[in-house]
Amino acid sequence: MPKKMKNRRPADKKTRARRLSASDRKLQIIESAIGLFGKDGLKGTTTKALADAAGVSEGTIFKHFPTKEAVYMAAFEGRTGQDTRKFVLELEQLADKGQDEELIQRVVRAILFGYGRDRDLHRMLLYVRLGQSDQENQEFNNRLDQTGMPAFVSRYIAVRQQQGVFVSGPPAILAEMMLGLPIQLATRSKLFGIDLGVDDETLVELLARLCLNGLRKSS
Amino acid sequence: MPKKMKNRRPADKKTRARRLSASDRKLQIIESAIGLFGKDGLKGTTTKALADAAGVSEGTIFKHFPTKEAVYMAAFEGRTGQDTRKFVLELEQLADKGQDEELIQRVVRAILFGYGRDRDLHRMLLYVRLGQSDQENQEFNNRLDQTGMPAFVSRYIAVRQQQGVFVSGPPAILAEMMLGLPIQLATRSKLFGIDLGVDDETLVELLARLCLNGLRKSS
DNA sequence: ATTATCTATAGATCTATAGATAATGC
DNA sequence: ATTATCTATAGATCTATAGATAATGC
Repeated sequence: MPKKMKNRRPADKKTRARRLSASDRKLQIIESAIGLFGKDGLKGTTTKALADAAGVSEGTIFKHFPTKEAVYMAAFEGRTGQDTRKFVLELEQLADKGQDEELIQRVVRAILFGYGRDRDLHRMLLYVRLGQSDQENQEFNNRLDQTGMPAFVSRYIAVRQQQGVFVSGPPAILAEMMLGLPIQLATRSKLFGIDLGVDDETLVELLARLCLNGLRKSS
Repeated sequence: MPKKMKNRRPADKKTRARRLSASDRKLQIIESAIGLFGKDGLKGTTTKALADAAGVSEGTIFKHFPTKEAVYMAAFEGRTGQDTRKFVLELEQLADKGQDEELIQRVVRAILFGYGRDRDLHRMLLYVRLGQSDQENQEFNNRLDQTGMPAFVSRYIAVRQQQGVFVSGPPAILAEMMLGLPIQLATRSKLFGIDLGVDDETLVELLARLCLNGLRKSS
């Protein structure tokens, strides 16, 4: 390990951060914090690192948040399940028209690309999952299930079952599976950086096909 | 947060740990460390906690390992992919007899129960994944793929494809999916403690059915 | 004059080491 | 006599606070 540099050049004199309104600064701190928490987790991220990433002093961090945990919480709360609402509406329409293939492909693609785009956030969510108690995870899950994707997919599967198109089984569990499969692949590929050896669009097609094949009654 | 107890009773006088051979002590430290690393990760686990869990002093920890990271590494190396070898041999036989259903159920069951049994270890592996660079994750994965489940499942799928039973597509990716689905459900249910609302055996059946259905050509 | 920022530092850990103490096996 | 353990502590962080300094808007 490299010893800490003792004779730091006085050259990099601390330039005072541009003055922002309290609420803007909070948002900016949170935004840059997600990158750090996503990379190293709560315990692995120091308040010094948070300060540097935000371009302010440690004192400023604590002016806006009482503790490091508060930054963590704010980062995690602030970015949980935002704009799924509109997306679900689009999916409803495809569902009505019975376009299973197209619908599933969209869901899968959204997951895969979402994990790629918001890598830091999703890595942080994994850290949050690992850091929470089982009880907290359960509650967190109930909150996510309330609205959003899992509920929609569950309803969709139930309808297709009644129409005799999909296999039987508890819709909620089948939805877990239909979402879980792309999530797992996205986690490995996008969050852990494991090269699966195929490009994203091919992966989407393969995932969608496997899901749909699995859900459809084999005639 | 509770203030640190100042007046600790002299009652709980440190009882000197039973003397073990160096190699036994190392193993015992590793074993108890997995629980801590699995719960709180590398950064969230202090050397004091490692010492307490092993029932020795901090000095003793450092007598056996040069750094905390060394304990982490040893814990993670020591328990990676051990007895899959025999299990794979059993599976080979089922594969030869063309018993797809039975084979997939066994694989799924092994994953689900394995995650339940070795919860700490698998939680720790998740922490390791998150803490590693993409490059390190790739190397780690290549090492795991060399032997063991992924390679076997990949071969098995390739054979069934040639026999015209399974859908087309890169066997390695299809294997990722067939293993990834149960892994994702096991992660949520066993590692995060999310209640999926079905018992394990039902879950195994549902997972196996979806996998097999997904892989088989729909006639 | 109010609000945001920085500087300096206290106090609490946390990792790691050195040297003392106790147990084991020859 | 050798090996394992413990005690005490140094030095390095790390979190959080108090008070000084600078920018903004009235």
